[in-house]
Amino acid sequence: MIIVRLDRVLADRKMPLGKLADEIGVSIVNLSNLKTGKVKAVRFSTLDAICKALDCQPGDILEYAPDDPAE
Amino acid sequence: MIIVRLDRVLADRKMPLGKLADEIGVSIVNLSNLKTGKVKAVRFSTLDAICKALDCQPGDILEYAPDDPAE
DNA sequence: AATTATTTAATGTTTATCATTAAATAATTA
DNA sequence: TAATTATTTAATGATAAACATTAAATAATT
Repeated sequence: MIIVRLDRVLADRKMPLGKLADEIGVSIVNLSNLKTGKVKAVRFSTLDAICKALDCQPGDILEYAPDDPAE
Repeated sequence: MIIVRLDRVLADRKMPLGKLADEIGVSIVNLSNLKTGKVKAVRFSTLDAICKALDCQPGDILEYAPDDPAE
């Protein structure tokens, strides 16, 4: 399972989601969907813009978690 | 710019691309496109399958490189 | 209580993965 | 260097999903 950890980086930077949306030109609705795991893919253009704006790496935002065999 | 570093991880694991394709059920053509930077997005399902098969993290495969201001 | 921020929902457009087939290169091995 | 195997490139078409936008509902902050 791929987990999106945008919230962590935003919290670190103390940046509200709306500001990121303004800066990178992606609607806040879509960033919210990304942040809350409602999205099934990312465009590199979006990931790139986020990494640039937040000065971070894809690995700070995306995490792979092996699925629990109990599930 | 987002750089795909699949080749590195495959080399580490000594796994040919075709074998990864078989294991995760994504065509070798598409994996080749991903590996050689011809793709503009990834589905999390694909990234997930790759991470599982290669036992790695998204950050091992995706890298953000700030674009050279000279360009 | 009022304001600001975020999420959810719904709809429509556009972009791009992904499969498939086939041919062209590249790399490896005999 | 010939043969084999692996990878890349190209082209086409179907399907999936990002993304914008609007509006309403929550949630969080002041």
